[in-house]
Amino acid sequence: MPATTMDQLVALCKRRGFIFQNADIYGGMQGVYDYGPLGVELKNNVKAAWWRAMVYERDDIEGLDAAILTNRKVLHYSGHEDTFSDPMTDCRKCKGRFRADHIKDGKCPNCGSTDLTEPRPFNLMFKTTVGPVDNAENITYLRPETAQAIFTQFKNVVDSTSRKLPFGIAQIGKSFRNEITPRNFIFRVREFEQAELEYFVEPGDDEKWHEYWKEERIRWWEEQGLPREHMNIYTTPKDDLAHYAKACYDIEYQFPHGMEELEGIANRTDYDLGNHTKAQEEFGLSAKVHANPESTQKLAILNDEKKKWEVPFVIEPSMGIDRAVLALLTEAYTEEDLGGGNSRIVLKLKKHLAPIKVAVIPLKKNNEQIMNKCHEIKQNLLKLGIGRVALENTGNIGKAYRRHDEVGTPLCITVDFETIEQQPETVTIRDRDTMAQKRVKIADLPNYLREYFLQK
RNA sequence: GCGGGUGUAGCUCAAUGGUAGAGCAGAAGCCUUCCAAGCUUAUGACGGGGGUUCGAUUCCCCUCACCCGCUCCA
Repeated sequence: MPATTMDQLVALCKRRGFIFQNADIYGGMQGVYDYGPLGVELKNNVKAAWWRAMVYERDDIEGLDAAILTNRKVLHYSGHEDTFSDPMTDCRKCKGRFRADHIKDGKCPNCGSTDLTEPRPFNLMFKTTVGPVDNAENITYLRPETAQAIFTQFKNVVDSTSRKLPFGIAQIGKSFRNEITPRNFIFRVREFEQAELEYFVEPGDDEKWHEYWKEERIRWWEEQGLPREHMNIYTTPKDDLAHYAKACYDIEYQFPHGMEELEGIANRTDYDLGNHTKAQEEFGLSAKVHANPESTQKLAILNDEKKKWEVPFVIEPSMGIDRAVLALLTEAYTEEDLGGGNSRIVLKLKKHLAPIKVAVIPLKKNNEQIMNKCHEIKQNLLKLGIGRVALENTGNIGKAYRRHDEVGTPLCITVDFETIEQQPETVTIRDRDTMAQKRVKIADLPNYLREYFLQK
């Protein structure tokens, strides 16, 4: 039973140090959140899982980590300067605000009134100036998506890695959008992190690869713990597509606030490379592009069979890391009735995502021998490289278990009097989901844990 | 940005035109035995600013943030 309200998640995230409101002590900052001690672990684990699936476990994808700041021309020729400043119109009667291109026949889509303001521009990109002189010459933007650097570095990656089609470039990083209304905790925020793959294919093969990546990405989400029945695949209607896309699937998830997008898988055609390449007229581009007299490079690949330079098509699976974190928390959040008026909250995260992998717990914290043994075990477990190992010293075993249930720690190792009084030395290992315990020799712990965390 | 709502310790809730009280959590300590036990101690809040008033957490205005709807889409 996943979390049913956003409030439950917000409360847990604050209480246990996953996610905080940014600038909390000054009243906050709308649509900006900070990841706390456990949040950063969870988020890093999500990113690592994506990177592993995209870059390490395939042989057709390279990684990239590009800058957030870039030459303004990138966002000019990408089309963002034009399309990310939506003209908006207000209805004076019902006070609604609508995109000007959504107004039909000069009537308010909400109340039908014709008493509308003139369209006014709303820039969705964060503008800034580069260099100490603050003038119009120096304007650029924080990137609204990570994708553009993949296109502008396309030739450098191809030249340095000898890639042939099909192949992809993967990137994880921050993007920024001046959302009109940030809302729903970390679902829609102004500073967010994306994991984007741009997968370059032969023109004509694009639809086949679009289907491939849809299936591949659904499978990945299932591996992270989202059941298929809590997801929905939404096919964007043609008139609702982003400016760059020919077709788009959304992988949606049943969030507490509704079925909403987790990841978009777009067929961006040859639009982006076509816009950024020089000598556009040589390639017979399929997308409508802006004339580009400024680019210095041909962003194309030689097709050996056809003896022809081609601009590849692009399939783009693009997910929001923050949304992934929210979905995984939603899905993992479980309240269990233990009977006798007792209940517990458990985060049933997959073990590779859990912020803390193992908690080492003393049965009594006022016993020096037990505490020393706990420290020793923790130091030894750290050497395994399985992730974060916590030493819990509340001195109350029940509280310690509940605390680690709430943050999703898969295993708790407890040092008790038997540990220090009997040979060979043993500890108990308690499973988060079943609460079952077993006794294991301390000497066997490394192998036991290594094996446990290797399994999916 | 518009309309509606909310804002008192980390959480849940209380009281009051005379500057706030509790439970739980957290911290320190006592306790030899496994799922939020008990006892002791210390700590902790009226979102922010302005006004009215002798005095504001309480009344008024502004602002900030969050929630619901419109809109946005990773």
